[in-house]
Amino acid sequence: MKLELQIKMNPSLYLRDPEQSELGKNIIKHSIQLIHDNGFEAFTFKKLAESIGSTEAGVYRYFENKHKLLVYIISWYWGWIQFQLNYQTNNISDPVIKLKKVITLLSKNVEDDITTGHVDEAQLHQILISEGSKAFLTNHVGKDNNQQFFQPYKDLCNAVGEIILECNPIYKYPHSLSSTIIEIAHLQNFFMNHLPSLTDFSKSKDESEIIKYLEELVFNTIRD
Amino acid sequence: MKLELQIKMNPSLYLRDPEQSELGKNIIKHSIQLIHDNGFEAFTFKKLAESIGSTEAGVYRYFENKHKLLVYIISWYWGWIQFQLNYQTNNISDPVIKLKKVITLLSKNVEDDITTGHVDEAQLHQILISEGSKAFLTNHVGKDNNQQFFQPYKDLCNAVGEIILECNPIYKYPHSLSSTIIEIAHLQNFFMNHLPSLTDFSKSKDESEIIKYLEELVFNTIRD
DNA sequence: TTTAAATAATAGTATTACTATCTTAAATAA
DNA sequence: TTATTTAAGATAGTAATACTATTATTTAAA
Repeated sequence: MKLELQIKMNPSLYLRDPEQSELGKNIIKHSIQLIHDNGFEAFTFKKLAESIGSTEAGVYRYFENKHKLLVYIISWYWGWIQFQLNYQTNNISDPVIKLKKVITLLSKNVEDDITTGHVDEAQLHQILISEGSKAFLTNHVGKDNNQQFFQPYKDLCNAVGEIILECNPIYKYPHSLSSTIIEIAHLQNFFMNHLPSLTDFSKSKDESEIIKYLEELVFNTIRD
Repeated sequence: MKLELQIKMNPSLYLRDPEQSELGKNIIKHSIQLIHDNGFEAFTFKKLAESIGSTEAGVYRYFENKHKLLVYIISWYWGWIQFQLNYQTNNISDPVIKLKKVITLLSKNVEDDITTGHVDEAQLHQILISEGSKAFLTNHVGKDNNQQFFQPYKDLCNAVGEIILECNPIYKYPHSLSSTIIEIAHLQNFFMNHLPSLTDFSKSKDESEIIKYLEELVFNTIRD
């Protein structure tokens, strides 16, 4: 029997569930490819349709607009990361080791997960680094938030916050530190590769340097 | 005599220097207003021209496209912050106090500086929070960087890095910590106001909470 | 006073972000 | 088996966006 990982998605993000048809799966697969290759600004439903061999109208039957499609794939990614987190920290009792696993999971370049046929997690990780914050940096962030578009991100943030509190039950900023870890893991990766003088990892260009930096930052701030 | 603060800008950012004419100054002034009010995505040169009482073609004589205009006003902001930083830390010898000033300067809501007639720094600060990272999160970041578009940001990052090293000469990540302080000051402010569950400041919605969080983070990580 | 430069006014184009409609193909239910 | 719904493909069309180009008019410098 073949096991397939299914991430439960917020139905408000789509018009028709892309998991339920070949065209839908192709929309996800080729969106990830195109956004990864050319960036979100250059991404259009017309190019996507051409890449699939379908039509623009076909894509619009699944997603209202490209922003919701972006939020969809990003939500999917956070759902997948949450699953990885639960899986990797299962049966670990030491919260410090757990938190280190979190930092590594968020910072290290991801490998493609073969249990998810139409999603390339490695590309998705790169998309999160370059485009992730565009999901919420809009003037309709409030409306989107009311529709729970950012729930998977918040859930992850809460889960990491719990681990931080296990390390230090009286630490005052578990949620802020969570969102800081997530965002800085991505930002420092982006800077390392594109604006290296904003980091101290320019020589090695190695994510393990980001992990060391973040571990020092996090454990020094929560230890006292 | 009236003192006017002039920030030196990279000429590759514009076609005609907006500081040198009324129309140019109006372009800057109304751009800041419009981007602040409706966000960068909704901002167009046509709307800008209407708001000024000029024409689209008129705006295009100053800026090649709206991305360069965004980078221009963001660069201007970093130049202005750099000036504030030099001014405020002048004659202070204790690097810890200096670094605290930096954190406060980056985190606190800014007041309009009357020495800069056509620029509203308070609005510009809000733009930096919501749109700042869009300046570099593009697929042409490399080209932009080659043209020194991000020099003011890098200069600031270096200056803050110097202060960090004054606090602790053997700290290994002064640039990364600098860019972290800058970005997290903005991100936590955005989250506090729009996605409060990603922070621990939801009740007060007060920037001084962000300052406390950042100070704890920074001084704990550099002290040992 | 002449000349050059900046601006205003207008027009036009390719692309984007959609909406609408019609036909065909496939799946399902009676 | 036939009828019926449903998804997908094909095509057309629109308003807005992101520009470029041209000409006329005003303003300022030589």
